[in-house]
Amino acid sequence: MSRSKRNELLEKALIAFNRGGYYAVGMDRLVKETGISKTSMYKHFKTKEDLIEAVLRLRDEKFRGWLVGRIDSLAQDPVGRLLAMFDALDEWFHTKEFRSCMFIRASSEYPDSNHQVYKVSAEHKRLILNYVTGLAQQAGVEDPILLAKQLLLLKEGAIVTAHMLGPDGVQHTAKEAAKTLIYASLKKAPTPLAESIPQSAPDA
Amino acid sequence: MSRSKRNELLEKALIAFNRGGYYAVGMDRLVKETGISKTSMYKHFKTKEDLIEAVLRLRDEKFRGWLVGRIDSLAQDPVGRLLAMFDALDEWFHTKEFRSCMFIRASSEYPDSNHQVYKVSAEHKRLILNYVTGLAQQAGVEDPILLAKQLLLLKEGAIVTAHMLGPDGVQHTAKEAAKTLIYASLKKAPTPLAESIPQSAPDA
DNA sequence: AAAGAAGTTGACAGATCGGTACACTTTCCA
DNA sequence: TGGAAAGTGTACCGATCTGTCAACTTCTTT
Repeated sequence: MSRSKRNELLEKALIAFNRGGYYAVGMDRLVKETGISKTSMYKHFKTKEDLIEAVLRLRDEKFRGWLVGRIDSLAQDPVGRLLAMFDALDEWFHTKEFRSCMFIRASSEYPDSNHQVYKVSAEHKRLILNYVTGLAQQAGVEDPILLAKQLLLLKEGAIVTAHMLGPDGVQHTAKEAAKTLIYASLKKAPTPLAESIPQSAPDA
Repeated sequence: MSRSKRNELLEKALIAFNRGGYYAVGMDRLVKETGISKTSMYKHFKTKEDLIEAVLRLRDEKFRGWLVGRIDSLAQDPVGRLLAMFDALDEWFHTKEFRSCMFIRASSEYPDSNHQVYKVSAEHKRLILNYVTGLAQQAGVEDPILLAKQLLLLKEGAIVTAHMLGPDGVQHTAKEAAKTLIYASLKKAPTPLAESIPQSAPDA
């Protein structure tokens, strides 16, 4: 399969799986929605689950690329970037394609921790945590590892809540919480960076 | 179907769906794992999805009953109860049956918001939010609705993270964040209840 | 232009899917 | 005790599932 054909398959399969779910969308439906023959698919992917794994890897690459780039363009300082993550997420929540996180869903449909689909999903989350930990370290907070994990909880909670209860207000709720946590962690931080933070509460 | 037989079916179906997923576990597998004939199942549930809905309703009842009861036994004051929610969740995270939340998974496998399975899942989350809002109101925080939503984000994030990255440490991360949020909200609260909080930071 | 690579089409295999039907067995109750 | 209710077991239906195959078409490269 040419690289462009393979990429086209993965892009279109990603859309189909996001819309309908991994189990619910079968190979015949994929043929219809991608316009690529089943024989071609099986030339490049040994099984349907191999295809799903490749789709998740593509999604990981695209999502993390988008998230980091979007955050970088929304804010320039580390603290600003930690908060900007929730602004970026909010943009995603309000797209019409938004249906929770493909990795949360993959680990839901494939809950067995020995399964490759689950492992790829878990790896995605670890990579995001690493990135946020880096921002937290740059921000000079007292416990960047703890803060990063907490912000990740807010992020995952925001995703699930936006999908199950609707996206409106989720960004505000999460961002206010993030501010409080970051502020609290900065107040205790021993580094000079913290001195740039006003001694008042976070903005209302 | 007698009430006891129906309940037995729902209990065993709940276990099967939790372990393997709603789509992945078919009716023939359910027959094997519940010991109840397919004819009996279809006497009481028009479709497989009706059965799934009933399973989710049972799970909602059991889980919320357990959560409220567990929280009540872990703490007596509203602030303590808000924090105790994360201790209760941690117990659940470390059970061998834990595989994320059945409602998160249901809304993942049935992402269409018009679908009944999705609706039952969303309703479950609203009921939990209502309960936590009640605790936050009793706690006398400045903005109980916002705090409750934030604690819900932490709760949902904790569930997803415990499933995808393992349960260890999640309770601590979430509870510390909850303490910070509650403390910050109490410091601003105009009610006399807040005066019982020491003017120092939350416990380390 | 020709050969090889890549892809398509349609049929197929074997399995599984949700759901139904029917003959039978077991349980319950008057 | 007997009839009704409830449940079981098995076969079956039509549809769909993943995956394979063969004959063919299209594209690419030499």
